[in-house]
Amino acid sequence: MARRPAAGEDRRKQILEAAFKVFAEKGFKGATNKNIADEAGVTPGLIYWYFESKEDLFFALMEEHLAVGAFPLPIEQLKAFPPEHVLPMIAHFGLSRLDNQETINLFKIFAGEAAYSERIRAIANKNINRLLEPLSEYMQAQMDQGRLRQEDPLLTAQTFLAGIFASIMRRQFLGDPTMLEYSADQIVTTVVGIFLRGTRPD
Amino acid sequence: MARRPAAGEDRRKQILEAAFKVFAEKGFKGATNKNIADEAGVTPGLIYWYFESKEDLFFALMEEHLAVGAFPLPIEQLKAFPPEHVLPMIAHFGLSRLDNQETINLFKIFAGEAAYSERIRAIANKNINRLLEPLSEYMQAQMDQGRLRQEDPLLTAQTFLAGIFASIMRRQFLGDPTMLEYSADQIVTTVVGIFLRGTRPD
Amino acid sequence: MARRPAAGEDRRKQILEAAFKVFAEKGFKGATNKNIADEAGVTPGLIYWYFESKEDLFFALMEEHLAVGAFPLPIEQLKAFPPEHVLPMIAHFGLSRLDNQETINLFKIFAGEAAYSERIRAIANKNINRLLEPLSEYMQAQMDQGRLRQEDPLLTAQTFLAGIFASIMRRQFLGDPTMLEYSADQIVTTVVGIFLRGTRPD
Amino acid sequence: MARRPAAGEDRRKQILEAAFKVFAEKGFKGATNKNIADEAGVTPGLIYWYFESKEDLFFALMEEHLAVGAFPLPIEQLKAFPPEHVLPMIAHFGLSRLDNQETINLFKIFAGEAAYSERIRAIANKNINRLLEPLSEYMQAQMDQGRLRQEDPLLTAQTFLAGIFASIMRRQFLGDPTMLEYSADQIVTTVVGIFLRGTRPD
DNA sequence: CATGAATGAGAGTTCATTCAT
DNA sequence: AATGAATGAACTCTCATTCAT
Repeated sequence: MARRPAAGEDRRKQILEAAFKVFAEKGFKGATNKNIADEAGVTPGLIYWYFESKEDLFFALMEEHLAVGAFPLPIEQLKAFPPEHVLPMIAHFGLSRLDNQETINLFKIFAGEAAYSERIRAIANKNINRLLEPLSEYMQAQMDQGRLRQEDPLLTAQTFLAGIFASIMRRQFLGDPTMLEYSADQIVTTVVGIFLRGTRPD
Repeated sequence: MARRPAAGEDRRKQILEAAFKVFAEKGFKGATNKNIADEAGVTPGLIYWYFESKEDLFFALMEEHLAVGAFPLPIEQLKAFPPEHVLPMIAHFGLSRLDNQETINLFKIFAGEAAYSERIRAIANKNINRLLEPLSEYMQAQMDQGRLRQEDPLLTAQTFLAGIFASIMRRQFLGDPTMLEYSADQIVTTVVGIFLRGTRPD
Repeated sequence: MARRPAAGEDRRKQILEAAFKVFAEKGFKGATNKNIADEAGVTPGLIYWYFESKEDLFFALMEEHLAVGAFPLPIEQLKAFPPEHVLPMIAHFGLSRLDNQETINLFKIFAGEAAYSERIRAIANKNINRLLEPLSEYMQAQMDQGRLRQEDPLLTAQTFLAGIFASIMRRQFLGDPTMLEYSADQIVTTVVGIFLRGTRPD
Repeated sequence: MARRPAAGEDRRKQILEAAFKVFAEKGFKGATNKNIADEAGVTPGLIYWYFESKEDLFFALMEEHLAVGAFPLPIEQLKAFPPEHVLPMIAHFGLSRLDNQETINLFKIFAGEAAYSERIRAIANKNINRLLEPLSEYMQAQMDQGRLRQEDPLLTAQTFLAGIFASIMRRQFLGDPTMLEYSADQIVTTVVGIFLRGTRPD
């Protein structure tokens, strides 16, 4: 903290990173500009050179971090492969991807603010749909090819993700000790197993 | 302003109810004692007649509301009935029970504070387990009777609840419009259907 | 605390006594009506049945306690006796009289409020003079009889009392440990000794 | 209101001075941050830029003022001179030194808080001893040289100071009008006279 | 760019006082 | 007489924000 920055360092980025950390720890209201400034090694006043307000900083943060959050799986190409191969992969990918501090922090911030901010909810929904829609499209394609039962593809996709997501949430966000006893493999095997059998065509 | 209350008015309850509403709307930090007092039709000072502090009020609230939240299904008696009958019932029951403002508010408060308060997380985990454990017990019993595949019963129960819960959350908490297009019946049919087929013994 | 009083108990007195104790411990500002009420075993509201305000209670207290504080020595009769007999007696009397909790409490209250209240200062001065004037009169009489040097009798009396009083103050009010090592006898002997020799006629 | 300060204005000192004045007038509890801020010409919030709390400000004040209060007489060198010369000097010095507003204010603050604060009493005792100990040492030296009667030197020193101090207190702190009729010279002459004769070796 | 100092609005809390019962 | 409940004013303290330097 309070270190002198090397010349040319990007203060804006420094502040954003500090804010990210502090918001995740204390929430928007719980974090003070001083907390953030201390973490960034600058003074609170400087925040106002780069951002209009605390709120502005907060949403700048959201945009930064969510720009990266686009669904990274090439769904179009995956359509050729059967759910038995694709879904475990996605599950593992999700489980490992969400297992890092940055994502947890992002999720914490969302959870903390979504309840009170329409704007945050809108961003959350947009991002959930960025995940659900391609997956739903994949499900649809599999149904069309007779590899999955005919069901509502969106509900199907959501059911799949919910099973994975619930485990992550209880492990990472709620820190429930009983959930930490399971290995990622065990979770994926069970959850994906139920899903695959449950959506197998008759 | 300075009205004297009619006899029999339970101010403590009034304050608790007002606090519940305001905390759900704005979160613990976002809610001010004045907000709560205004909502309750009293003065902020009166809060301190009934509660030691804002925090005390908050946790008194939690206790009040969670005392009621015990799992209401007579699991022991349900063990005799097969999953095909029991699980849709539980799903419907859960869906209808959680589809009211009170529960949503409670959830909002939890979501808003869990990220920053170990104490809230502990309460949340305890309550989740109050739901999961009996259900897990039911699953175990069904597995023993050969009505369900042998799987980890806790993960199985969690997977079931996650499917239902995800829908509720997206409808009620995130207010996603696409999720509101589905009827409760449709959600239950799809989610429970996948689960039942997915856990049927070979 | 909070005990039920026997019927006929004098609540007013109860409150006054409680207030005396609490004011001495915490000062006028530091004491709350609730503190006093608790100590008296009544509710704060009742104070207003017997007193107009906290301030009124405070001054009622002062009057009660100071009414008793009149100089108790029959100066007129003492005039016949020489300082060598009278002054040690007065010193011992003062030292022992001021060595009880009530007097200490009274002094604490005075010290605490005199700085900020003209009214308290006036009471204090009146009481000091109730002590000094008869003593001064005695000194004058002794000077007239040639038993003491001719000096200003008031300054003489004050000098005498100051020596005694300083010891008491440091022991009882300031609680200085070095002062507690001396016995009352030692203090009286030394202080009165100096005074007597110092005021002996040539 | 919102004036920006001219460069070089030392706000911390301004606040300390204002606090000194206000605390002396109203006591610690009686003084509000607003009182102090108004007196200093700043806003109450600024106090917290320079001090951690009202209490912190109070004790910072004490330290500031007491640092200066060290006994200023070169006792070692005075030992060569007889009490007849030294004591009147000390008395005059004390009388004039304590006869200013700053010292009176300091004394008021002490008197007002000592009754209720162990910490203040400790400071008070330390400062009294800073005065008494060197004087006691001087007395001892004089007794050793046969210039004063053999008595307990600390009690002797205290008796001397008490005579002077009582006058000051009644004049400055209690504002007793009868005491204001005496000149400083008259007081010194009488009190020191009694003391010197009273401690003269036989 | 960056800071330290300053503001002002408002937060949680306390408490003397009031008053219906 | 006595209480419990209620008020409202004031208090200490925090903090987003501003701005001269």
